[in-house]
Amino acid sequence: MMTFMGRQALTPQDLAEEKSRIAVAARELFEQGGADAVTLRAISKSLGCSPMQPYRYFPDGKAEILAAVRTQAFDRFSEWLEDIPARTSDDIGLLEAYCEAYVQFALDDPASFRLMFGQELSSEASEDDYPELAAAVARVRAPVIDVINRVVVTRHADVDPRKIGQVLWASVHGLVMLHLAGHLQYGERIENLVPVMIATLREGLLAQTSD
Amino acid sequence: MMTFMGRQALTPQDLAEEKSRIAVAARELFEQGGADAVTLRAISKSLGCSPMQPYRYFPDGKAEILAAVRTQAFDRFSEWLEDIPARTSDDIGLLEAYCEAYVQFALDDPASFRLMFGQELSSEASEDDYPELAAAVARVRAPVIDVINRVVVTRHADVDPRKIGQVLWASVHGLVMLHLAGHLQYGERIENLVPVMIATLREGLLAQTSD
DNA sequence: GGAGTTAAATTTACACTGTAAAATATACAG
DNA sequence: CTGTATATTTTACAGTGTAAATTTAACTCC
Repeated sequence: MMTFMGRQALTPQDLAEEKSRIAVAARELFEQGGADAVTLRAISKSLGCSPMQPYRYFPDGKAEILAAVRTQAFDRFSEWLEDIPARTSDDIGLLEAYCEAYVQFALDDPASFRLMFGQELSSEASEDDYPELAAAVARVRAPVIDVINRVVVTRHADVDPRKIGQVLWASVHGLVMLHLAGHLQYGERIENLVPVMIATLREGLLAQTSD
Repeated sequence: MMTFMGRQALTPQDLAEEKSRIAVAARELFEQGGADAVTLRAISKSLGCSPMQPYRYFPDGKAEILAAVRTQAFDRFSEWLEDIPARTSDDIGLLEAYCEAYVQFALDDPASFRLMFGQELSSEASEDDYPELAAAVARVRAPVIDVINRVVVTRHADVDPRKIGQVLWASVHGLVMLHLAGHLQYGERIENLVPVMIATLREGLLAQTSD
């Protein structure tokens, strides 16, 4: 048996913890100073290390760091959505709760929403290159898909559940995006628009059911 | 009368034309190479001038150039929407035509759409700082607001036209944003989702009318 | 033709960025 | 201590936006 000499390599746990710490530091910089404030030198300063330290944990450099930051944001969003109590008695009500929770998350934590869906990070990486990010994205969709499928099935709706799911998702998503981009008109507040949107979508969905 | 000596200043026309030329060069760079490709040095290379030349026409530097690029994009979008024939006989049909045109523009010219609504340009300027940009944004909204108002009035709909207008706008907008961000699931194509969304919104709107 | 004057344009320089490469420090086994 | 493998830092470089200094160009008057 050959005995290896030299310094002991980092534990995968330590490595994961440090990666998380780096991502958290990057997120804090984004929250307080926007995309321009997220620099390798600023991150390293927050952590008290040299600017090249993060490369030890993220070989791909800044792109991989940003992917980790976005992954954490998607995970927070998933936890937020998964916290909604699944009242099986009222599917429509549950669906409405999801829509409201979607908006509420964007209002409570707009920075995370911008990390997920706003393309403000210049060297933003494709989620195809980072499986963990892709998984976090998929995780967000799961509960929404579930409830929509249930509604469509129980109501015998005459629509493709996949398609109607995307349509509902997109509608609420678009409202939040316009809000965050400051494109809502008349000084209209998003809180006042959500009920109108929900009512319209609900009636539109029910109008397409056959029972 | 004191006669002024020295070199003649640039005509406002020449100035405007050169500004436009700079913005067009910046747009082309964005189209072919994304946000990272839009640099002062690349722009100046396209125009065959020095990197500081654009500052003569855009004193605020890159932010002002990007504002001009975005203004041009909003103007293209306005022209696209204004090209829709206003069939006064069928308001609902006109509204649907607007929705389809909205999506079609994003499919025909995704770069312009990303310039308008995607926040990928790092040093992107607030439209509050650039009146021309704000005007271009307002111009886009006008025709949509018009037709929605007409529909709501003629149908005696029991909804605030301003609110329902935002809701419809946001829905279609969200669908396009998800499409451009690559967040549509199941490989679903946006062309197949638009009819479902339009049907849902139309039924939802009609269900809220009182006559 | 020059001067003189003013605007236009370029050149230079600087503080940033991400990061490749080289140098250094650290922790272990014998 | 010596040797070795890993961790970390230091240095260096190309590229960014742009402020400041410089140069070039265009115009009027003598």
